[in-house]
Amino acid sequence: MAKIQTPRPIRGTQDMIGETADRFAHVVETFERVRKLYGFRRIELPVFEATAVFSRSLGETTDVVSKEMYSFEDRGGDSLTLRPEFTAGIARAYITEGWQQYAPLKVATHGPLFRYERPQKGRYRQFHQIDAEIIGAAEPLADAELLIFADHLLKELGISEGVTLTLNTLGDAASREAWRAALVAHFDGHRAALSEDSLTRLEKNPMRILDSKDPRDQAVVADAPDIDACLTDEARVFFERVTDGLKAAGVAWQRNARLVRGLDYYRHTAFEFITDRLGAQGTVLGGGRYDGLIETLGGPATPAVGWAAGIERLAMLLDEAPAATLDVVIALEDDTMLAQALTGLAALRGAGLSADSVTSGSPRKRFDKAAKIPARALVSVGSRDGGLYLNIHCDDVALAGRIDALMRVGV
RNA sequence: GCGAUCGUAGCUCAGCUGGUUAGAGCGCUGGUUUGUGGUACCAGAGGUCACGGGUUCGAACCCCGUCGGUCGCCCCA
Repeated sequence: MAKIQTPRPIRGTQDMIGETADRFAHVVETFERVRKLYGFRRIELPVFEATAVFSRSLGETTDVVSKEMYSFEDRGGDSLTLRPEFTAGIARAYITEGWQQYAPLKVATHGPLFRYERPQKGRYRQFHQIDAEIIGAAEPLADAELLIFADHLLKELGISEGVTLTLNTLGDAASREAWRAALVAHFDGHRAALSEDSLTRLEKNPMRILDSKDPRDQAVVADAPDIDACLTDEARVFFERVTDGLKAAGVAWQRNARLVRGLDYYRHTAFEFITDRLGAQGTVLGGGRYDGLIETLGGPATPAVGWAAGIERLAMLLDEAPAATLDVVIALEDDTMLAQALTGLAALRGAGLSADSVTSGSPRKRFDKAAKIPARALVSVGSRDGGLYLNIHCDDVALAGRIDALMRVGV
């Protein structure tokens, strides 16, 4: 048979094993645990949707829709898209599945997302996020609770050191429009000082100039108007309520008056937990209030707020890999005792002890091989005078006794 | 789409200003101690030096191109 060339993995996808996979699983497990503490219900969603779900919600940012999404036609000629984010799909489900009946609805999910981008540190084409949303709650307490949840999660993961919550308000629709107009006027008056990239941003997405990395833009950005002057009284009060909630819960934060969202449906609270430990990808967890989104998708006007965080990025920030230590590892040193070893293995696992065995290769080498597998106890199974002979190496005397009893079941 | 950088056993890497049959550790396979042993000792298998051209008496090493990885720019829902 002709040897074929093994297909390569797709650019930007990952195959995880060992420490990388353990870190990933630890993030997901911690998220699942903490999310229950806050009463967020687990939801499951399709990985692909009608392209309109995303193109409609993303709207004006044509680059994102046309160049960054994995879209394709299915056999029926419908345009489908691999989800590039969770929020639009959740909003669609909220409308089409009648989830209004549960409002206000606190939901959480996690899974793969897809964006057609050039991979770099902490950025992949198939990547994974955890996600939490509160839909149908207009009050600032919802924003605060989501932030308290996020802060708690980062602390549980042990990565809150070196990660700071940066917070801003985009105000209500009126405040946002006023600020946008003030920014355009400011930047338009300083065209000569701006970089080429920012000149095109001025046409397409002027608020983005605020987070330009080009040093030429820094001076112009520095004395750009803050939103504070543009805020309506209602918007100002809303933001105060959010920060009051954070204060009461003991969550530290920093104001970043330059933090923006490109999409029109964002209102009020916008936030990012950022770090300088991930190179150019500084955002660990981000979100905000998107009161306009569900209406954009043809649903009733519905207030909503949420956040998402990259699992890979969180996993990279974990100080040490979660231990993958077994309770017991067995070295079968005499093949005539195979059946007894298997019986013992089943008894150990039935009693809730994690266990694995080394039963292949040269019998005399199995002990050394087993000794290299991290475990609390190392058990060699051999024979003496035709009968079972056990040798248990374990610092924990009580555990050793338990293992000895379980390994002799049925003898 | 653009830029920088890298590509040598399954893995992590050596390999001098270009000079014989390309090296180590780990892993894998086999053997040794007639042993209750904590990662031992010996041996073996495993390499189109990413791929394709070029320069040269001679290229893993120099030049060009292609592909791939990494990091950054753009973008960031």
